[in-house]
Parts: sequence; C-alpha cells; structure tokens
Amino acid sequence: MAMEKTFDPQFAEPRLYQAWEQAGAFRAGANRSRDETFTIMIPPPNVTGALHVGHAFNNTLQDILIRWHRMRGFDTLWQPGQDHAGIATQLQVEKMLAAQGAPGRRELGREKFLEKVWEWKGKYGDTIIDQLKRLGASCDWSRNAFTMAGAPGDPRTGHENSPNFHDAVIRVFVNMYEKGLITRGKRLVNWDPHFETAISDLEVENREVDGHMWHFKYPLADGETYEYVERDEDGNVTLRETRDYISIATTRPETMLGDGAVAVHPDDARYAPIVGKLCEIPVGPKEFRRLIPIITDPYPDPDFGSGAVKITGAHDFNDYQVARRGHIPMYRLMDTSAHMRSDGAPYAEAAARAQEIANGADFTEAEVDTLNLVPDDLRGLDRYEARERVVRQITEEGLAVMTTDADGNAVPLVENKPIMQPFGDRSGVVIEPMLTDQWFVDTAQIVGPALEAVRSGRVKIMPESGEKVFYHWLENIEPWCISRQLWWGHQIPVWYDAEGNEYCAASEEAAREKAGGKPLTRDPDVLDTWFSSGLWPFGTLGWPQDTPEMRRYFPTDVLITGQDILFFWVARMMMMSQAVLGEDPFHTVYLHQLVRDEKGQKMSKTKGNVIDPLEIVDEFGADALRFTMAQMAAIGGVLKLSTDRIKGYRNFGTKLWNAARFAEMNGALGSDGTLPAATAPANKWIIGEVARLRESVDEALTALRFNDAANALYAFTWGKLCDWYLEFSKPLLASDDKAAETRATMAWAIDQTLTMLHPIMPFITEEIWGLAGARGNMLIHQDWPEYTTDQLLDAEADREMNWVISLIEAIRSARAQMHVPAGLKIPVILQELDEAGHSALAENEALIRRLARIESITEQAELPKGCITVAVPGGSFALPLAEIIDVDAEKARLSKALDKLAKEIRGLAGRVNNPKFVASAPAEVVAETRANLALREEEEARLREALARLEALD
RNA sequence: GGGUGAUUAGCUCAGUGGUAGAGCGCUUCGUUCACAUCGAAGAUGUCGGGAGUUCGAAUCUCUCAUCACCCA
Repeated sequence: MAMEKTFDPQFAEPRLYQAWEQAGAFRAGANRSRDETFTIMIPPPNVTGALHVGHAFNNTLQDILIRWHRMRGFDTLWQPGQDHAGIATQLQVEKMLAAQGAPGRRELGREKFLEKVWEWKGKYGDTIIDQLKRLGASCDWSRNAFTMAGAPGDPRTGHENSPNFHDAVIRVFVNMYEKGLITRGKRLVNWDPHFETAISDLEVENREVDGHMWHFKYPLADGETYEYVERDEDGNVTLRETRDYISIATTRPETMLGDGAVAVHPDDARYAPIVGKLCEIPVGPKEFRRLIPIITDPYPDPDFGSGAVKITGAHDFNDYQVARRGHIPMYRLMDTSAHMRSDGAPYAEAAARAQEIANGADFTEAEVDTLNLVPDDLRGLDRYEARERVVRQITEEGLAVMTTDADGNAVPLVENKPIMQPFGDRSGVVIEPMLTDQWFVDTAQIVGPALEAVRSGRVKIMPESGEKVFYHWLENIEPWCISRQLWWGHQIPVWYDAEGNEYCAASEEAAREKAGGKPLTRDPDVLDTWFSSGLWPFGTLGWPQDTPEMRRYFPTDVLITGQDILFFWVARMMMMSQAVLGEDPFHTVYLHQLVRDEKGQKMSKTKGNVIDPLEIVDEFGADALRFTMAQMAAIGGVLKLSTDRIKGYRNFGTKLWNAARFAEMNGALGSDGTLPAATAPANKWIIGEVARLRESVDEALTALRFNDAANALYAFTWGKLCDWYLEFSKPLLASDDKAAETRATMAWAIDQTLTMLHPIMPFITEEIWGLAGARGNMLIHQDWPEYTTDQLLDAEADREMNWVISLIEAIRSARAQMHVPAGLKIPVILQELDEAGHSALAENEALIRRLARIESITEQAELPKGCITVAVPGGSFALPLAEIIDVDAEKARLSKALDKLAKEIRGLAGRVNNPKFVASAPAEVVAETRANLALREEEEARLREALARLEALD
C-alpha cells in the first residue's frame, strides 16, 4: 500500500498515543533490559492549570530524556502528578460558586466548601493531563499523584498512586516541629488583603508604580527648638535656621498613626541636638496627640529625604527591624482586609496607654496588639481613603512642609516619584506588611546540607550560573512562613487548649493524649502549598511507607524546571529531602528560562502575544512543536518561540516522511536490524555517517544539550540522508549488482534515523516505523543503537564520497554561475587527476554524472578553447562550453575565487612561517595548517592557469 | 543600589583558544520518476567599543556602553 503524500498529525497522533497507552508502553520499567534506573519527577502542574508554552517546553525536554533512557533499556520512571495549589484553586472554586449564584465560601463553611473543591477537582482537575498527552508526554499515568491525596475529604479511594501524600506531609510537619525546626510566632509577614492570608516572600511581586512622597513636620514636645544646620560637601553652611519640628518624608502617611519613634542616623549632625527628645505625631485629635521618641539607628540614610524616618514596626519591613532593635512598640493599624481597625477601646483610651509606653512604661507584644490607635473618625476606612484624610488633616493644620509652585504660590511639598510596591502574585492587590501569628520553618537550620550538596558537586545545577544564584539566596535565607489563612490545603496538625498551649501530633487523638484529655481546638490554618511540593520526590513514591518504588527509584535523577522556581521548589525539595531522609532528591537540576515570544517579550494576555501550544499542535503537529522546543534548548539560553520556526520543523517532518515514501517505493523501508554488508562507497559512507550521528546524539543528550542533538539529527537527515544518500541511491538501485545491498542499507539507515529521532519526534517516527510492515515491537520500545564510528566508519569511503560531493558541488556551482540551463547535460573533460581521484571517479561515475548532469567524461590534457575550469582536491576538470561561455563572467568568477584563496593563503602562510607558532602550537594543528596551505596553493595554481588561458583568448 | 546574564549575517540564535556557523528571510534559476511543506546556486559579518594576555581571541582578563532578568 502506497504511503500518503504527507503525514497527517491531527489524525495520526491521537491514534498513536492511544496505541502506546494500551500497550502499557509508558509504565515504569517498560522495555527495561538493564539494572540502572532513570527517574524524573514532573514539576507538578497546578490542578487548576492549563497547558502553556512553558509547560510544553519543560515537558518536551523531560519526555526526550525519558524516551531516550527507556529505549536504552534503563528501568525508567517518569512520575506525573499535580499540585493542589492552595490559593489558585480556592479562588477558582469561589469564582465558580459566585458565577453559579451558589452560596459562597463563608456561607458554606469549611467542610462543605472543601467538598465543593474536591468536586471541582474531580470534574476539571485532569485538563492539563489530557493536554500533556497531546504533546506526547510518556508519563506513567497509572502512578498519577496529587499533593492533597489522602487528605480528609478526599472522595477517591485506591485509584491514585499516592493515597498517603497527606500522611507524608503531616509526618514531616510533626517531625520538624519536634526537632524545633517549625515554630509559631508573631512576625511581620506579607499579607494579602484580598485572600486574607499570609504569603511568602516569593509570592510577592515587586513592581514599580507612580507614588508620592509627602513631607510632614513632627513638632517637638513642649515647643522646644533647636538650630538646624545644613552643609554642603565641603562643610560650608548652606542653611541655618531655628526649628521647632523635625521633618519626615513618607510614602505612606496613613501608617503615621502607628508610629513608635522617629529615627535618625547616629552620625547625622543635623539632628544630634534633639536625639532622645520627644516629638508629636501631627495627626489625630489635638487633645490626644501622641509623643514619640527620637532615636538613632543605622537604617536611615542621611542623604535620602530629610534623613529622618518614622518607625512603624507593624507595617514596614525595614521599620520592623529598627523597632526590634530599639524595643519600639509596634502598633497594628489594619484588619485582615487592610481596612483601618475598628475593634478595641476608643481612641482616647488607646492613645493614653500608648503615651505611657512612649514615656517608658513596660509593655508586652500581646498588649500592644490590642491597642487600636486609629482615631475614631478614621476607623473602618479603606487604607487609601485613610491616607487621603490623614494628608488633608495635616495640611489643613499647617504641618505639611511647604514649597512654592511655578506661579509662586505656597503649596505642600509632594514629590511624584516611582516607588517599588509589593503585589500579591495571585491576587494582584497591594500587599500589606502585617504583624500576625504565623508558623515558620527555621530554614537557617536546614539549609546547610542543601548548600553542601551543590558546593561538593553532589548536585549539579545547569547552567552553572544557577549555582551562584542558589548560593546567594541560601546563604541569606529568611525564615519561611508556611501557614496560610486558607481552607484548601493541609491543615496544620497543632491543637490548642484553653490556655493556648500547643500540642503538635499526627492526629487529634494523639494530641488529646498529649494534652491529658483537655478539650482542644485545632489551628485553622493550612500549610503553604510549597511545603507539600517540597516532599514531591518521595511523597509520590509511597513514603512514609517502605515501598518497592521508594527503594528502587529514589533518589531520582534529573530535575527539569523553570529558573523561576529555583527557590520556591528546587531549594526546598533539597532542604526537605535532606531534613527528612538525609539524602539529595536528585543529582542534576536543569534550569531553563521563561519561554518568550519571538521578540523576547514575556507572553501575557494583556499584550495579546500568548502562543497556545495546543493551537500549535493543531496546526503543525506535536512533533514540530517538540522539535522546535528541543532546538531552542541551549543551556542557559533565552527561549524565543516563533511560528516560522515551528513551520520549518513541520517541513522537516514532511521531508522525513517523503524520504520514507521513496524508500517504500523502492522496497527499502523496514530493515531486519542487521548491519548491511555494503560494498558500494555510497552505502559504506552512509553507514559511517549514521555511526557519527549516533555518537553526537548520545554525547549531546548526555550533556543535556538538546539543541545539539536536534541540530545533529536535522543536519544528518536533511543534509546527508536526503540531499545526498537518496540521490546517490538512485543509480545504485537501478544497477544489477548494487541494488540489493542498497535497499538493505537504505532500510537500515532509515530505521536508525527513526530510532534516534524518536525521543524528539515520537509520533511521525512511530508511524513510519509501523508502515514498514510486521515489526517485532513498536518504535517506542526499539533498542537504542550502541555502535561507534570505530566499528562502522570506513575512512576511505568517507574520503571518497566527500570528494565526490565536492566535485558535484563545484560543477553545479560553475554551471549556475555560467547560466548553463539546469536541464542541459554537458560534456566534461578530465584535465588532470591524482590516483585517489581516478579511483573515486571510476567507482562513482554514475552518481556524479547524474547529479552534476554530465553527458560524458573524457580525459584529455589539451583543452579546447573556451573552457570553464573546475578545481577539486587532486585535480581539475574543464567544461567545454565555447558556444555559451561568457568570458568576462568566467574571468570574474575565477578572480573572485582567487581573491578568496589568496586571503586564506595569507592567513595560513602567516602562521606556518611564524617560528613561534610552529614552536608553541600542538603538532597536529601545525600539520593540519601545513596540509591546508598545500591544498589551497595547489588550487590557486590551477585557477591561475585557467585564468591565464582565458586571457590568452583575447 | 546589589546580583546574574546578554551584545555574532536583515531576523532568531548556536558556537569554552586553532580557516566565523545554522534556521528563517532575501536574490537568481528550476514542473530531473520521494518531497514546491521541494531542489540547485548565490549575496550578506570592523563577532557592541577600547585595552590586555597569547604564536594565535567571537572564545580568557580588564574597562566602557547598551539591554534583559532576579533581588532590594
């Protein structure tokens, strides 16, 4: 049956994928023929996720490595699964409920809401898995895992691989708690007012926005004054005035209400006279104005603003540090939705107590947290509205620093300046630093082994620059806030009694036992999603149970993931694996960049430059997309995806398809796998080229240089197999004595090409493989070749065929430049030729005549008038084209060739004649340079002769 | 401000000390029995600037410029 003219991926890909799945081709250990294992853990996509180009890239690379190892006979496992993605999923379900007009989260209550989430997960949670299948991902889906599997409320039983994932999470928490690695405390955290939860540093996106800097006067207590002096760099006085205030610049006036002090740099001479005195916060009811101390701290930058900084420990990270150093009270001003607090005692009462503290009274953190210092008229307001009111009140009172505008009017000094503002990466709202009780992992205690793993080389990060980034972050690691005020997640296994004592245990019963039977309430918070993702490499293998999979496949081998989650995930997996198991989770980390559009811009919905990988698969097929991904994957490279490129690789697939079609027409598709006994130089040559390809593909994939592997395959398939070998084969297939061996060689070469292309282009290669008739196995389980060039490369055939190619190219080039009609067969005169050339010509005359479109080759030393000269290594040929030759064009052609040669000869001769080069360069480089020079000089001599002959014509 | 990287053909990018490369695009020619999703031939480079190390530098070092990303 004749093959179709082109491969139809839309039709064939789903059929082929189904065939693989039905055959169990992806199962862990499938096609295993040796003892070594090879394991990759998929970076679990969010259960809410839809496949984007980043996933497509990331998973293509993983699939290439997996398929390659599986074919090589490793016991291979590609562990798939999904992440429960706390915030994203909770948000998604809330949105759905709202859209349905159903009762919301709070109305439902925790338990009912979680039921809805599980329901949602059951319905929509597999979207991304189906999308990964369209890419050709050969994960062992029978082992699909989930980071919330086995949590209370999980309606599924038995059909998921990791029913114990929840147990693993709880076990690790309890273990780390008992070791003192997890503690609870009041800390300043990034608070997301939309989701009303704490989030980690990594979930905060700092963006530059237009902001304002206000300047206000904090009057000194009791009307005190001081001499304020400013000097220039040389110490000359530029300003001297008597002041009864200290000037403060702030971008967040609403937080003034919670100020605990004003700080200046200890070396700042301007404020030295007033350090230790009190000043007044210029806002709030006049009769209850609070006085706060002026302190010194190294944090304020004397050159920035006025050099004096207000300290609001509960709402700014820098201030928090200053307040802790100086034992300054931290007054929380906002509630969980970032509205000004409206709880607690009236302002007058709170302010009076705060004043006692400022005057030196003892206080506790807990007491301070109960004090609501928001004036009664501002309570309950949104933080931005409160800001406006505060600014207005201060300005009306005349306590804003004034300046003059363009018209000479006095106006408040407000600088417009870009400021960096923190946003929640999920909610997009401005993050509020908030002083709250949270759970923390004391990462400083567990970071050591992870750092050591990379420093010692046990774990290799690629590209190497990733290691520096890794060190930098881990060496300066901050405590990791792991509690989230959400419902969807692993609830923290800690219970409290009425006195607030903590009981951490794997179950409520165990906790109650510890508490001696006292009534307990459970901490409502859940764990950061990344806490459970950190256990991915072993939680998916059945840990904490002692499973065969855990023993066999852990530690895993290569982790392929985006650079952006090096800290989120990679570093934490390394820390947690070491903390829990005392082992590294993998030995190699391959980091890649974000996939961008063809101009290098981030893809974003607002820019409208998003490329949907599934649309690409629809239009060009998964193989074309995969090949493009592999081809882009230079280590550390920027990833720019353009549809033109994808189209090019779709064309590559068609080229391969047509080569197979040609083979099939000639009865040369599908070999029995035995190495053909070739006698024709062309056949010997292609066998050697296949061996070269095998070596370069393996070398490239071993080094994770996917682009090198893809390019080697492309260059071989198109540039060697199709451009030359199939053309060489045509006269051979028509011959009596070489036809059989050529069919065998072609079948073998194409099978080898399909095999080696399969990890990158699994669909089209499997399809062609299957078209060749009865095979013992599918290509996905074909054994990967191991032959070497030492075994298969015939050096003589290699030299010979390269000479043949260069002769054909030289003749074609001369013909084209002389505008010889492409269809015209011309005679060729052999002018002179060395022995090797004679032999190559004799063996391959049929190929040369066909490909260079030559009518006859005759040998004669004396040339007729009007010849074009073609020089090749070892000799020269002439094309007698007196009737169509353009002498000037030929002269120009020769001159140009001579110029180029002359330049090369100059360079080579310069080196050879330099005694220092001969003395210092390696012998083989010197020899090579000499040989090269000799060749060039020989060619130059021939061309000069030819040019002289032409000039004699005139 | 700190860190990391980039700068090579018109475009997108490979290239870790030994004759500057690929794909796309461009020009000319071509319906040769696998392929027009194709074939043949061709043009295009002070390898960002400057300095240094070296027999030899796109590659190593320093410096300047521009850009990108990450963290403040």
